Formats: sequence, C-alpha cells, structure tokens
Amino acid sequence: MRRSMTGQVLTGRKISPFTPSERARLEGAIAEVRHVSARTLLVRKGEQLEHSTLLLDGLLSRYVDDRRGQRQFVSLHVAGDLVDLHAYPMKQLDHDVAALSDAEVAIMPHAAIRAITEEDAELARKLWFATLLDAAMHREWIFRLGRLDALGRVCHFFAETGARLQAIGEATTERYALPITQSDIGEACGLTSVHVSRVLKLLRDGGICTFKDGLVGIQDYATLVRRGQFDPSYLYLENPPRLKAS
Amino acid sequence: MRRSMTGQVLTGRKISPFTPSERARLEGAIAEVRHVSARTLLVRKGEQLEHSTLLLDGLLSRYVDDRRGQRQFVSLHVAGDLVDLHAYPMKQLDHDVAALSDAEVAIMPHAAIRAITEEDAELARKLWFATLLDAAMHREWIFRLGRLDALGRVCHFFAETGARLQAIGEATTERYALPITQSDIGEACGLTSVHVSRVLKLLRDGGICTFKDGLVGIQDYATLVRRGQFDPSYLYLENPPRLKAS
DNA sequence: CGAACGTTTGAGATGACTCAAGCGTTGTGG
DNA sequence: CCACAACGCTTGAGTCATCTCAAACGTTCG
Repeated sequence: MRRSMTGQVLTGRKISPFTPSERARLEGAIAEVRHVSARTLLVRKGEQLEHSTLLLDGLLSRYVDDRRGQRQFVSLHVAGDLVDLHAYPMKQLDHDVAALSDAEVAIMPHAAIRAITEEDAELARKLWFATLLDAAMHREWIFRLGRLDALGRVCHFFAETGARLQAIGEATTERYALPITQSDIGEACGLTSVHVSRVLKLLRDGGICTFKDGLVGIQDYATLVRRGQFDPSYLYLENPPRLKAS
Repeated sequence: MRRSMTGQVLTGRKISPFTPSERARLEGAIAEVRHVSARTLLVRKGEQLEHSTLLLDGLLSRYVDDRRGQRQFVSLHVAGDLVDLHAYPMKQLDHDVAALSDAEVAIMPHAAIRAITEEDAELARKLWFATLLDAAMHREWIFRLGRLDALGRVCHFFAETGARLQAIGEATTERYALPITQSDIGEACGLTSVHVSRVLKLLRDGGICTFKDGLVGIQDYATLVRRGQFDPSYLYLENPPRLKAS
C-alpha cells in the first residue's frame, strides 16, 4: 500500500500544482521516512519543532482537548497532505497531532524548507498555498459546526473526506475506507459518540449512507451532499466530485 | 481616529514582527486607501481578486451563508489585520468579506505583493506567518463551536476579541468598543440572536460582563476566561492578557 | 476466560430553538 | 413635525435536538 515518496504531494489541485522538478525538490527535503502506529501522538501542543511532516500513507488527526478532557478535531489528514507545514513559520503548534491509523510519514527539516523557500519564490508560494488550503478547510469546519445539525455535520464530514480521498484515488462516490471510530466522528463533528450512533442509524435507514467497520458506503450521494450543504469549491480540486446530471 | 498607514500592521506579535524597513516596504505596496461604510460588502465569494486588503481602522467580518440564508462568521478583523492576504496565493475567496462598522482599508495589489515576496524571502515568510495566525484563530473557533456551550462561546468570543484589541491598544481588560449587534454575536458563535440575548442577561446578572450599545464591559475577567476556556497562546501575542496573580 | 473497546438502544434531562408579542430608538417621508 | 416603519433588544411559552446516564451485546486481544 505504501506509495512512492512524494509522488502524491497534494495531488489533484487546480491551483498551484507542483511541477515534477518541484516535487523532486520537495523529495530532496525529506530527511527520513518513519512508520507510525495507530493512535500514536506525533506532536504535542507547544513543543518546539525543527521539522514538518508530510503524510505518505494513513490517516492523521489534529485536535485540541478542553479542560474536561473533551476532544475536538480541527482537521483530518490523508496521504499527500503537508500536515504541519505551518510549524515552519510558527515554530510551535497550538494543537496535538496524532495518527488515527498506522501511517507512514516523511520528515522535512525546517532548515531544508528554509533553503527551498529562499531559493525558489514560486515554490515558496505553492507551499504557502498548501497551508491556505488548510485554512479553507478550517473555515468549512466552522460552518459545519456553527450552522448544521448533527445529521448535516456527519453528511458534510463524509462528503468532504470522500472528496479528498477521491482526489488521491482512494475513494469513489460509492465507497471508501475510513478506519476511525464513531467517537472519532463525534470529535470531528462536535457530537457525542452516542448521538453519532443515532445519526448513523438515520443515515442507514434513510438509504443515504452506511458506516461500518471503518468503511463508508454511499447509496444516495445527492442527498448526502444536500443535507451536508457540501460544495467542494473550497478544496480547489482539479476534478471535484459531481452529481450526475439528473 | 484614523491611524497612520501601516504603522500598525500586525503589531504586538512575539513571532515574526516586522522591522521598520519591512513596514515601509509593505506601505509601499499600498495602491490606495479607501473608506468603507458600515455594512458594505467588500469581496464576494468566488470573485477573482487582483489585490488584498489591509484593515487600517474599523471592524470587518468574513462569513459564509448557508442555503437557507443563515450566516456564519468565520472570522472578525481589527485594525492592523491583513484581512484577505490569502487571496494572493488563492486568487479567489471561498467566503464574503464585509464591513461591520465604518472602516478604512488599504488596497495592496497582488502584483506588488508578488514583487515583495520575490525579492525578500524573509518578508515573504512573515506574510505567510500572518495568514497562519488566521488559521490558528480558525482552529480556535472550531473548538469554540464544537466544545463550548452558548455561555462559553460568548465568553470565549469576548475574551479573544478583547485580547486582539488589547494588542493594538484599543482595549483594556475592563472594557472595549465592539460596535456590532447581538445578531452578529450569534453569527459568530453559532447561536440565534434570541439566545444571545439570554446569554448576555446571564453574564450581566452573574457579574461577569456586560454588552450594551456596542460596548463590552468586563467585571470578572477570571470567570470570563475560565467559562470560555480561553488560552491566548494561539494568538502569539507579545504581551498576552494575564490574570492577576491571585 | 476476562477485560477492554466499540456500538446500540432506552429513558429522562436540559440547552437551544422557534414563534410571538412588546418596547425603545432611529430614521424617513408626508 | 409627526407618523410610521425598521431595527435591535427583551421576555415568555412551548418544542425539539442533543446530551447524560445506564445497560447490554459482540469482538478482539491478552
């Protein structure tokens, strides 16, 4: 399953795609490839960082815990994502990063990134863009949490995650692997795991989609998208998922 | 009330502060200063943009509307903020930008920004950092919406906004001007205006803080911060607001 | 075999929403 | 200059969504 190095770095975007030589440049910045076990902490909030991480395979999450130990995901990452590139300008992170599944990550020392950005303003701009995609997803999560009900949030979450996995060839509009638990979905959508279970039952009984054993199956994509008010434009995808002409 | 050009660009940050010559450089990128009336739309979602905006005075909001016309703020901007710098790498925005109060904005053409970033990698990195501050605030809003109840959200919102205004010398821990309506607070916090009114009554009766005629008065800062689980570290402030040693 | 975990379901509590009415202020046109 | 509309805020009553607490079940893993 392991994919070749940076062949996949942020594929499928219509803006600022990397050229082959830029990919080679980025690949050259990789100091080490590391295997990470599921449910392992990669970066702790506040830690001083000397490198950033490129996710080669698997699923990572970024989250903050509140005072009572409740967790809120602020993002989820798939293969090809520059997970914590913002640690380069920021030096430290305001959240934790952890593996949801077994994962393969590439370590990119900040010194190497600095060298790249100083020599190649265009590539620097593309890396900047990559962090802005992150911000765009954050905004969509704000919308999801602020304006959608539980069912809508889960629909939006499934639609977004599916679209991102489609962009790297790991999903179809019918199904994709999402090896996480219902509690994780709750932590992403601001819901309790109990309520996620109920929402999933509604989605199942309504013939919209299923989630079982880390596998998402989508029966009625149009309804999923409508209930989640999902519009993929913020992902800046080259080939966004489309509804069939009806 | 009008402050001098870019004298205030992102003041008070402990990371990546601009040097005087960098400020001059940025000021040189300003093509025009424009006055904007309260409740005016500056940028519409999807519009192709040739410039970014620096807010010199006043209050701007960025928001998305859902299908039923419900609005969700994704951020709020104060003087000194580079409001839509991300439009430079992204070309277009996935949200609207509008003035909440009368405002003064400086227009920075993307061509000028491009020139700066190509000639000065260090300044480019600092501009990058500025957009990452935005992302950090987005994450905090995700937390606010996902894990806090209505009272906590409003406390967090008042605490964050106060801290940001303090950084530019427009707030104390006791009071600050926030010329917006209760509906606006609702749109920022994912609540209805009716419920905001009730929450404000609770805060007032509880001796925590008041909000009247666009003026926030804070009587019990410690409780405000605790109820809102506010920790200002994500703002990367040079002089973060502190609780008095107790 | 037992413990831990993820999931399901029920019952009841509660927080936030909707709908509605009323009030004060501001702005505007007759 | 008054009348009225628009707006922002408040409060009440009733509804609904989501949470909490609790029990039970299957699977995995040691």
